[in-house]
Amino acid sequence: MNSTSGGGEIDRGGEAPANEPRWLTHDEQRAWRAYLDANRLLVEAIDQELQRDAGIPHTYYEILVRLSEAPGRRLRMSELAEAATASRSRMSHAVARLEVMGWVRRDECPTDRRGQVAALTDEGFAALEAAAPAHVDCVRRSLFDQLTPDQVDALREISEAVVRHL
Amino acid sequence: MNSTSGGGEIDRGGEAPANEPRWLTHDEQRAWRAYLDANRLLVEAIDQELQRDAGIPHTYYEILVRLSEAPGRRLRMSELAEAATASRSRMSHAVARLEVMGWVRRDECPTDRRGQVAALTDEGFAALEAAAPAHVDCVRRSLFDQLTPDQVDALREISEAVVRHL
DNA sequence: TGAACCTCCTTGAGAGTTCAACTATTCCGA
DNA sequence: TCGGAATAGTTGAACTCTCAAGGAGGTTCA
Repeated sequence: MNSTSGGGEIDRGGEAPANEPRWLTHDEQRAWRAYLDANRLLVEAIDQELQRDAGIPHTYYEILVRLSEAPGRRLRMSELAEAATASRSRMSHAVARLEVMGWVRRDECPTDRRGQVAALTDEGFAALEAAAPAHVDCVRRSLFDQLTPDQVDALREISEAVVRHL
Repeated sequence: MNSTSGGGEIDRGGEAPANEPRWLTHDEQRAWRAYLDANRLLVEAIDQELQRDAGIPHTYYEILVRLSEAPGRRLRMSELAEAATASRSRMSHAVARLEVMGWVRRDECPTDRRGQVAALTDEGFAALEAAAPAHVDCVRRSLFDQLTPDQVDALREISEAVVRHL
């Protein structure tokens, strides 16, 4: 048994093919599997909490946060997409839904007639304010309460290394 | 601007409500946002590679790996779900699709007539073998090549702490 | 001016996940 | 052994994401 869930080799019963790719080491496999599990559980916990308390997935919550931080609480669709690390298509669908909820409004862009400006409504801001405490609490309990300050730093450095490369 | 994309507070302009929740510290916010971005990019890269090369998402790849590791390359649906950190519903849908592809077979369980046993077919095993090298390479390039051995250990410890709690 | 090209955003289809039933079977206590 | 509760797994609907396609508006350059 030396297959890795996603990162590792398959059990070939001792056979060693020519031109063997660089399989993961034992330590890397352990890290990879732990990471996959942690990630799944973390995302699941956070999504569930937000879905229950605010009726939106975490990705939508992030959109509201980015808008709340922008000057005038408004952002071009493409800028919003970039700020949230999302595709334009995803942003279109997401904003369409948030618009139906009354949390975001779509205005024409005054300087570029192709453009649209997404604006956080007062209702949207209120919803964000209402959802934030429970959400932060969930993030804290699920993640940061389990880590030492050094581990928080390490997590950031590891993440930044990955972002830098991709 | 001190909102956190999912972990942080909202800009209230200096107002300090009673019973303030434990917001994230500056360092925690940085770590959280970096983690979210890294995670999104990583999952996206890995899913794209597998979708292109094997025609399945990473979650399905993991199912094949778990089956390949099981004795006789077969596992009860519920055991498979647990091994892959997935819900039973998800496993039902996923195995249904893998069955259509001819990579997994579903047999009756001899000891429990409610049960089903998912078995990796020879075609499924071959597909896994074919997909593994490029996949491992993608994981390696996206993640482990960017990390020091100490960071790999740290990632595992952080992940295990999260899993332990959730 | 006009043609080619690029950018902004949307749309619809297809796929995977979740959630809430629902069926069938097994377990367990009176 | 009977009946209620728990367990195994499936199903369909709703939702989100991706991907490919497309419309509309800008930009460039001859």
